[in-house]
Amino acid sequence: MTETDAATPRERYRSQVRAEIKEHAREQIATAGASALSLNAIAKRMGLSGPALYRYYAGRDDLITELVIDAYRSLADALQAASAPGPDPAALAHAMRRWALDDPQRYLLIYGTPVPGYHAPDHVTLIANELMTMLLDACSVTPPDRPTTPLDAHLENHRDWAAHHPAPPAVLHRALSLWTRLHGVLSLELAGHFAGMAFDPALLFAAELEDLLAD
Amino acid sequence: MTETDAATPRERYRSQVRAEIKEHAREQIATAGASALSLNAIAKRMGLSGPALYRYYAGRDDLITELVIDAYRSLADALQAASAPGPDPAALAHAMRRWALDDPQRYLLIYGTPVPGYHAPDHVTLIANELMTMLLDACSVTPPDRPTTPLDAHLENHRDWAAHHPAPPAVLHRALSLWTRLHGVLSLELAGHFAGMAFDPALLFAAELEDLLAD
DNA sequence: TGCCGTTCGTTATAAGTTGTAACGCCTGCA
DNA sequence: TGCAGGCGTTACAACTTATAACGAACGGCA
Repeated sequence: MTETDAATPRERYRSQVRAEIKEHAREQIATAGASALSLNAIAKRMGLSGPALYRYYAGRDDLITELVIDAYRSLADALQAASAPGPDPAALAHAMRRWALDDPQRYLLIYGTPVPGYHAPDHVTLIANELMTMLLDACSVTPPDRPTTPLDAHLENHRDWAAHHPAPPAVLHRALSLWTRLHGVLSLELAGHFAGMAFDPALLFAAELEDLLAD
Repeated sequence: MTETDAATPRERYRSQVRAEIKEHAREQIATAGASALSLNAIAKRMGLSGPALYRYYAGRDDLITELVIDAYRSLADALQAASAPGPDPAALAHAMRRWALDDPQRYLLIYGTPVPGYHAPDHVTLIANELMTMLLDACSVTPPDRPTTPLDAHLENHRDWAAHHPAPPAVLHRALSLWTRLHGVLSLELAGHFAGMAFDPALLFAAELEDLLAD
């Protein structure tokens, strides 16, 4: 998935084992969450002893980091595919929602509670920028038609994160709202905080989206 | 804080030690997150040996559960205080934001990524209902004046979670939006996803709130 | 005042975890 | 065919949560 098939047999074998390790890690995370990831358990399931894994990953953090990068890459691909027919904020939002519900722990791996000490490597911020660009592209069609808000004025002077993008402040505003509303519904839903409430989160999601695009 | 001062000296001593354990746990969580909570470390800092703590808490989960309940209680109190002058959704929202920023890990303890296997005890759902009631009370003033949405219609038939509350569907809708928008901005902010973006999340938060109350 | 039981804190132990070190095999390259 | 490097192993260290068993201290009660 990430490693290209290499020239030498050794490297090919190595990347194959790395992929297999990640596969086991993914399914373990999907069922028990990232905090329950155990290198020992993965090793046992692969029929080899604990320390063997350290030939392939420097440690737990290294493995998780690569899973995070894979998750980002997968999300970026999904959103890219959704934007293929043309930029459309609603299509983008629904694609992201589908992607999250398809594997909740993978979503939480990216947007869930972070480990306080952990700092993301550059790869991650690069893909995050890519996601932001797609979001801005989608929000650039049908730009909002409403009076300037205080946030718009603020974003006029604090748009470093979109310096490369020609979108006007109102579009930046809309992109941020889309992102946070999406995440607001999604993360509470995935965390089970709607559990006993018996309403359909998809409709709340749709309502938030429609309200955003109605301006 | 939670235990009442008891009759016998033994019980008084016991509740005092329990409180001291929680105090250490709280500050440990505040700096390193809930996943890094170590009973051994707490014991050492209190000058006693590891297994001694098991006289006071059945285990790690038991301690965390009590911290979660305390956090809910603290949040409920903060929102109660904010609602004292009279129901006001904006005041409630800002109180919740202040409470979260005051101790991010405490907020994440409640609304962060949950452990897949874990199931909250009844106390928690009771306080959660209390929070929901305050939210509905606040949203009941200045009810939204807008045409009925599909979500409104859906909530008409799926309002078990607000069965005891007389609020109309549009108010339920607004309460849900307030909650999810609040959490959307807050959790991304606390997770550091706005890190390199250099805009002020407080203004985004204010804009989301104003948009919600403008209808 | 003295006794006696409950509770507390201890050490020892079990079963985990991550991660390092040292050793041998086996592969694949020259 | 030889040999160097990668690979997997066992052994070990330093952690963690959690239980068991023992001794001491404390408090209620006669």
